[in-house]
Amino acid sequence: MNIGQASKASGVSAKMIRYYEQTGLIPKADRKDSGYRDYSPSDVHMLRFIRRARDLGFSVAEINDLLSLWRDTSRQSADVKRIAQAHIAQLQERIENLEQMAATLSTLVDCCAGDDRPDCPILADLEEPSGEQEVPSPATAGTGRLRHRP
Amino acid sequence: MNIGQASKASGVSAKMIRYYEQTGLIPKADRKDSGYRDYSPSDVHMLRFIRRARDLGFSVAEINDLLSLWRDTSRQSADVKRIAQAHIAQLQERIENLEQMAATLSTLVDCCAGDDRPDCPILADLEEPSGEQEVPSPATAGTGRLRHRP
DNA sequence: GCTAACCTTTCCCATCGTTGGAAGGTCAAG
DNA sequence: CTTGACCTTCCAACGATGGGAAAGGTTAGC
Repeated sequence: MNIGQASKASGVSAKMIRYYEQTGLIPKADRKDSGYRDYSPSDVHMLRFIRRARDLGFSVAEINDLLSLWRDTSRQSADVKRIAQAHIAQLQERIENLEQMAATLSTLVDCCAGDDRPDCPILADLEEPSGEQEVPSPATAGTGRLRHRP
Repeated sequence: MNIGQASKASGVSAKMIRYYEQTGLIPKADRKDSGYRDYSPSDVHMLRFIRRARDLGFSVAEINDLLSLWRDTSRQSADVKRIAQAHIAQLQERIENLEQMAATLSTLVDCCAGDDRPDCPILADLEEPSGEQEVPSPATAGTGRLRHRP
């Protein structure tokens, strides 16, 4: 099975499959005489595992942990549960940060007349934060300051 | 005022101040004879504006828009309101994605005994997604697939 | 067998916001 | 004058992904 077919079958782009191999997340694929990478159905299986975990928001590092457990037939259910729970906590922390941001912005928007007047309460608040409805701490604020993808 | 003092006063790291200048988000700073950048209180004011907007989750591109409006004394309150509202919508979309992820994971965790048995429902679900409690679409899933900072 | 269309390979570059370091110049206190 | 804290520029890295070039492999139709 060529990389393109494995890609379609797994939902992971060919680029990313090579990247995952390069960074050691997945083992080096077999090669055909032509030099083409050759994938088995079980490779595709693993790729779909990765894809699904990415969709659930796991980082590649976390997926590495999950894959070790997945491959380890003597793994303990408790280990997986622990990883998943930690991830849920992470997700909820991020959700709270985002909700805090949205709440602050909503407050500002509600105060904003939205008319033609040049004095806008939103800008005023950005200049001088009012009710110290401040986003958490500078440290944890970084966690909430997410990348925006255009 | 040196860059270090401006940094402390604004909460923006010196590195980032230089970066913002380099990318044109803020104008080039005045220089002292020594070549050191020289900041005025109003520069610090602008930096704090930026810092606060970052904390509220605005991207640098969005901050650019806000800064233009901020500097433009004939700006319309409505413009700012529109940007803020769009941003709130963005935040809420991301929150929903994260909540969907957390819900799926919670379901899995609840099904997981967490004992020593090696058959873990979480891993099983990652292998073969069950109830199609699938995270949105591949396209929008990208929006939810956020960067993790270690 | 030839050609066109498509696939794969490796390699490099870009993104976004941020941090780190190296090599060297400046400043203020001792 | 020396020392240490600061500043300068430049270069690289992170994580996950996409884009593209140049070169070679595979396959279908003629």
